Amino acid sequence: MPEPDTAVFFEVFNEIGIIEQLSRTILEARMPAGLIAPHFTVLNHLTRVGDGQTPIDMARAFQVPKTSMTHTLKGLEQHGLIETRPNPDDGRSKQVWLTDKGRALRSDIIASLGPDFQFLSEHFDTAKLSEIRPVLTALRIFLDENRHMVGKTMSIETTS
Amino acid sequence: MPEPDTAVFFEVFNEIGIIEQLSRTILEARMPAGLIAPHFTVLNHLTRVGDGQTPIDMARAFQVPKTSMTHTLKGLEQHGLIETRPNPDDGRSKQVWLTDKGRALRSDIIASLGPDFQFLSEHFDTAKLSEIRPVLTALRIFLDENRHMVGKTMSIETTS
DNA sequence: TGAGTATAGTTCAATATCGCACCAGAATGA
DNA sequence: TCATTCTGGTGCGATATTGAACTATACTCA
Repeated sequence: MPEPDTAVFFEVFNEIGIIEQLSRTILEARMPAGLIAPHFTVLNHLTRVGDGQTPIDMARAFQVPKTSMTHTLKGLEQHGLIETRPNPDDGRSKQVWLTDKGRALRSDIIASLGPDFQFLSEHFDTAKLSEIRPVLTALRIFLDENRHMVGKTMSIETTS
Repeated sequence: MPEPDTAVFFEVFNEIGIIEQLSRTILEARMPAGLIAPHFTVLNHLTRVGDGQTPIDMARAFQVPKTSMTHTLKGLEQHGLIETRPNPDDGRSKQVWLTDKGRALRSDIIASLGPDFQFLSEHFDTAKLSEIRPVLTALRIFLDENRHMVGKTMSIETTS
């Protein structure tokens, strides 16, 4: 036990890793065959922050390499859930737009998660979750802003 | 906004997904080439709960499919970080043991994360993390125990 | 304005994840 | 005890993830 102070990070990251695994499985169980969590994440993001995002913006938002975003978008496009158009402001870039089918699918998935979340909220104190949410958000923002300060000056290639 | 009450799950899972991504990147930046987060997770688990676990036990502990565990263990064994021996109590099964090299690597990785966590703890209120940790633990346990209640009666194959 | 540099996106290859099918050994129960 | 069922583990194939290298466009600044 070298650092009593920093051990919390270890514990918290550990729990978060397992919760991520479990929650992803719940989500994917409600998604159509051929689509997985990252696809939903994109549909959801475009709905919330608005259409017309560029792939690189979304790669940064989710902290995934841009090659992963390329792959995810390809899958969404093949399923007719998004459309891409050239970015009028930048010839290198694309903009991503939801199709009606994409919007509908997002709604359907959220609706089908309703019973799951209903069950969860009946058996787990959602007030606790409301309490921790701001801390998680702060932690996410902090890690995001300082990702070049930890882990070896993280590879430039990773996202930018 | 269909369900005001269950939306917290959505938000919390969303934050957790991004934090998982970021923290995994930090960890992997401190790991030797050819090894990734799941390898560390196993080394750490074996150190904490003790040697001699079976692969299926660990697959359940981390909520990953058993085929994924097979793959992860294969990598660890090739690197000489673990050894597997037949389980004397069950002819179908194996037991997994840490080698000295495996123990040493875990220590080294944790040590090399020291400065990262040091930085984090200097700039982020660890008291907040201590506060949310029990809630995360409770959530993890709850999701784990009820994973057959949500997401379609999750595939039996997934882990068992 | 042109040379050098930076950035968005893709292709490619290596590895990871995971469902399916299968095998071998264990547990159950008539 | 032996037929049936269950369980731990692996091989395999399809898909996902990601770093490296590359192309095309944009930016910078002398």
